[in-house]
Amino acid sequence: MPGSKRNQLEEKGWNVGDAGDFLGLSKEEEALIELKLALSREVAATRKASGMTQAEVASQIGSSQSRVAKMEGGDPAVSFDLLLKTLLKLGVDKKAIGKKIAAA
Amino acid sequence: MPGSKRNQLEEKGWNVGDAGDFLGLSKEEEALIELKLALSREVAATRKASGMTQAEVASQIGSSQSRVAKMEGGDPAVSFDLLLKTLLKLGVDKKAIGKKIAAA
DNA sequence: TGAACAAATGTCGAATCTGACATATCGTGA
DNA sequence: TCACGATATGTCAGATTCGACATTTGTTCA
Repeated sequence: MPGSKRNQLEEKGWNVGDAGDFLGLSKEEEALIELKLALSREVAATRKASGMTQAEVASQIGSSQSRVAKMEGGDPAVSFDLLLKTLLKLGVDKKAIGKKIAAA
Repeated sequence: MPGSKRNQLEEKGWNVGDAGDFLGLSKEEEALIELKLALSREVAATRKASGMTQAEVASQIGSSQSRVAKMEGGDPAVSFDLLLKTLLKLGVDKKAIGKKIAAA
């Protein structure tokens, strides 16, 4: 992983490996982050395609605008549970979610 | 959803809809549970295929035997985050996970 | 410019999930 | 039957994530 990408992730708050590990993420850590970011992008893309604001999505899923912003921004303190719950409520079906994950 | 299936889920601790909602889960609630159960089964299947015990898996992923049992048993108080982290550490790749989700 | 709306960021107490541990139950070979 | 290894269940304090709210940072348009 290039240092530039690493820095982008660390700036976002991702805990990239143990302290002192300057050589990169383990394969699984990297895959987990990629998966989460893929779902984040899917939330943003789905919302924009439907013409809704973050506040409207928040109301639809029973959450708040700030949390939707964190979801879309790839905040590490957002769970897969919340991302999946959100996508399903926005009408994205399991098949589409699975494809995104497989391709991430 | 047949009452028998509902009861099975409720016995496992799933909060199946609001109190007084006897007509079934919303599509999204149902999909979310199906997704989680699909990953639960995948953890169990992967472990068994590799011939490991739950305690060995627990040690490999930095958790405990009881939590692995809960994962495999489909305990609702197990997060997608933990299930996905576990599958990746067991060597299941994103593509395989995505396929399971798409087919769930 | 500056109002007005959308999105991003930071914080907080409450709710949820965690690993760990104790214990119970199951399966199976002696 | 009994012992023993594997799995299931229950509980708890600590960690993580939650929705909510306040505030800041764009962006657009009159």
